[in-house]
Amino acid sequence: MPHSTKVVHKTLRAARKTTRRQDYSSSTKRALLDNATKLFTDHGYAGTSLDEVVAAARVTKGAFYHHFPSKLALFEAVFDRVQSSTTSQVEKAISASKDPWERAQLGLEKFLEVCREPQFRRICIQEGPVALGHERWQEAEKASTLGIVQRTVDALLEDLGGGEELNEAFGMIFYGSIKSASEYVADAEDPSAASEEVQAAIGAILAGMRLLPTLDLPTAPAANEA
Amino acid sequence: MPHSTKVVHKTLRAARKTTRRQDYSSSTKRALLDNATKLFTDHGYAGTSLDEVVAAARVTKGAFYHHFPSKLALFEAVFDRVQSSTTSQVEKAISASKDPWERAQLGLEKFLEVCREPQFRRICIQEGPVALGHERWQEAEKASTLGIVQRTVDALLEDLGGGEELNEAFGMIFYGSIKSASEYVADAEDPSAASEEVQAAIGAILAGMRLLPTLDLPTAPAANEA
DNA sequence: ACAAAATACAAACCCTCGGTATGTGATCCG
DNA sequence: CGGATCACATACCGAGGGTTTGTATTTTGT
Repeated sequence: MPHSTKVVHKTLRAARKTTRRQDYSSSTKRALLDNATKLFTDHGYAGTSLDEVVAAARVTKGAFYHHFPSKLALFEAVFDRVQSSTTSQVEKAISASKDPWERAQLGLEKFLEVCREPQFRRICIQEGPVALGHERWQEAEKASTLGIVQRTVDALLEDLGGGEELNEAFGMIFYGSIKSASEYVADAEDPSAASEEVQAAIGAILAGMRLLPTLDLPTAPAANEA
Repeated sequence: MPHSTKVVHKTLRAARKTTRRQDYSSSTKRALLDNATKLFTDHGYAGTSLDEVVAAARVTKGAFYHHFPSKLALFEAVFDRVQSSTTSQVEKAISASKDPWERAQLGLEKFLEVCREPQFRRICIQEGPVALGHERWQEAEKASTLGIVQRTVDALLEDLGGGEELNEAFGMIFYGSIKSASEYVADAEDPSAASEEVQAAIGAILAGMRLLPTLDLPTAPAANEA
């Protein structure tokens, strides 16, 4: 019965949903990604050779170039994975509250925590812009970390009232603050204490902003005098 | 009179203070530095080959390796020059006032202006940490830009009163703010307007901080409840 | 003034590393 | 079961950083 055999085949394929070859393939691809993530984190993009990556993954360059078109593409894949992982963690932490101020605090706290692991800082913050180019990197950031910060800040500013012309500037400012702060925390002898300091400092900044009568042009009402 | 000849020689040397050879040497060295600065700014460290640098300076690799021990050393020299140039410009702008708040504003304004030229951002901010390594880069920053920001912030916080345990955190936060803000300004379609926005936003933050009764632990009095 | 030493390069070569071209055994499909 | 395809392995190429060696010019010692 050739017909029944065919059906059985189909059923089995449908049940397993993957063939042995695909298993092997995705396994080696993951091995490449995992080892590359570690090596890129430890030695940077330029400091990591493909030979090291394929050796760590126990395959050859042939295998690598079967899965990735270039070293840069490998980095891009690693970058995307680390970034989306970090982003989703922060996003999840933020979602625990509805109050914009509390969301900001939760997000900051989580971000500082995540950044203690060097992966995100090294790959997404330090190497990213240089390896991918400023253009491509900013695009990715705008869709993840910068995006989160901007939306969070927008909510804060809306809660404060006033115009929106400074929203983008405030977003970039807090985005930079948080990036720098994460390095300060990660490099500190006592990261927990440093994290508390940073949260207190940013908390103070936010508390001060809540005391302002208005956000529109608080100083230097015009620049037509110099 | 061989003796008098010697004296003449000495006198001439002392008068000119440089020999012809030193003139040639420093000239080619400057050519290398200048062209490298431009190339590094345009294509980054890894994206610039030594062949391109020496071709632009119209010398050979032999000449280059006579003046610099490595490509990295060349970058380091370029880095130091750009950084100290920027630093001194900001420092000079700051020195125009004695009021800490005004000094902060002057420094920010000057920094944003200087960063519109891509040299400092590309070489000192983007490529620096990757090419030189985080360690060496942070050391240099601590002695220049970060140092200026920290001293400025210290003065602000002292003016506000309160303890000093958050000084370093505040310093890092504003340092990051300013770095990000400078990119926002430089990448903006209308840099002047963006600069105004940034100054207004940071002005608002500082204004808010002046309204705070105290800076010590403004929110989250303790972390022993979670 | 003249030889020796040092300087400021130039030219040719080497080695690592990203990328490519080609070969091959295992797997899938009809 | 036989061709097609996939998932690699191997051998090789060129670009680029770095080294070695050679050389013309200048400086120095006497």
